Amino acid sequence: MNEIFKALADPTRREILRVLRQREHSAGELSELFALSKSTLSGHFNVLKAADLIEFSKTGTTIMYRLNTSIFEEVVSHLFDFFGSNPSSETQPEKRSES
Amino acid sequence: MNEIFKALADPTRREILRVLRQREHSAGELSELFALSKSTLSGHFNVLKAADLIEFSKTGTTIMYRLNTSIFEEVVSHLFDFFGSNPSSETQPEKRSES
DNA sequence: TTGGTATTTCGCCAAACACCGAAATAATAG
DNA sequence: CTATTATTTCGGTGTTTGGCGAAATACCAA
Repeated sequence: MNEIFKALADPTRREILRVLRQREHSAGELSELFALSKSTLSGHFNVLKAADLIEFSKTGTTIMYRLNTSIFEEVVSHLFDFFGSNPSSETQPEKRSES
Repeated sequence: MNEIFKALADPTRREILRVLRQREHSAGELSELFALSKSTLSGHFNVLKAADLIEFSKTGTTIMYRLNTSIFEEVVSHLFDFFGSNPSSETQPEKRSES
């Protein structure tokens, strides 16, 4: 969870996710959409991979990145943990765990 | 939006939100729940305030913090921006704005 | 094997972040 | 006015982050 929120904290990474939502893109294609060096983008891909927010596949030298949409459920459910409307029935107040 | 995601990126701040979800707490009460100095906590309160994630009211020298639950809607709707299931009907691909 | 293309990893640097203790501010009581 | 309590602001330190270019890796084609 922590890695997901950390990954979402950067505007460039959120923009990458938004682009990938449309369709998958190679690392090179993505680098054409951002005014950042390829090495910098590659770093962002690593963060997004570590958070399991993107998936990828290699064909030849080209790496295709695509969104892992299933993570969405997980994020929203954790947001309910802070903001949901019926605290006592959904979580144990004492626990205060950080998963 | 950026400030909200930045605020959520820190585990301590997420824990503060989770505590505040139960009921409002004063700064002092909160400081008893965390092994951090009051000045550090105060810094976290500032970040959460800037993101509009918490509200507060003063009575005497005591400051009561409470969760701003209305922000939840906003965060989820932005998450749909990345992860929602029907991209072309919900957003303009060309826009790529960061609000 | 040599060369070219796609991408990542490696140092490096500056800015941002999380933390602390001490000093400052603010309200209240005596 | 002085003391006490609650909280924040300030100045400092160590760590993490985001950026870059150069070097390394990987694959393919000639």
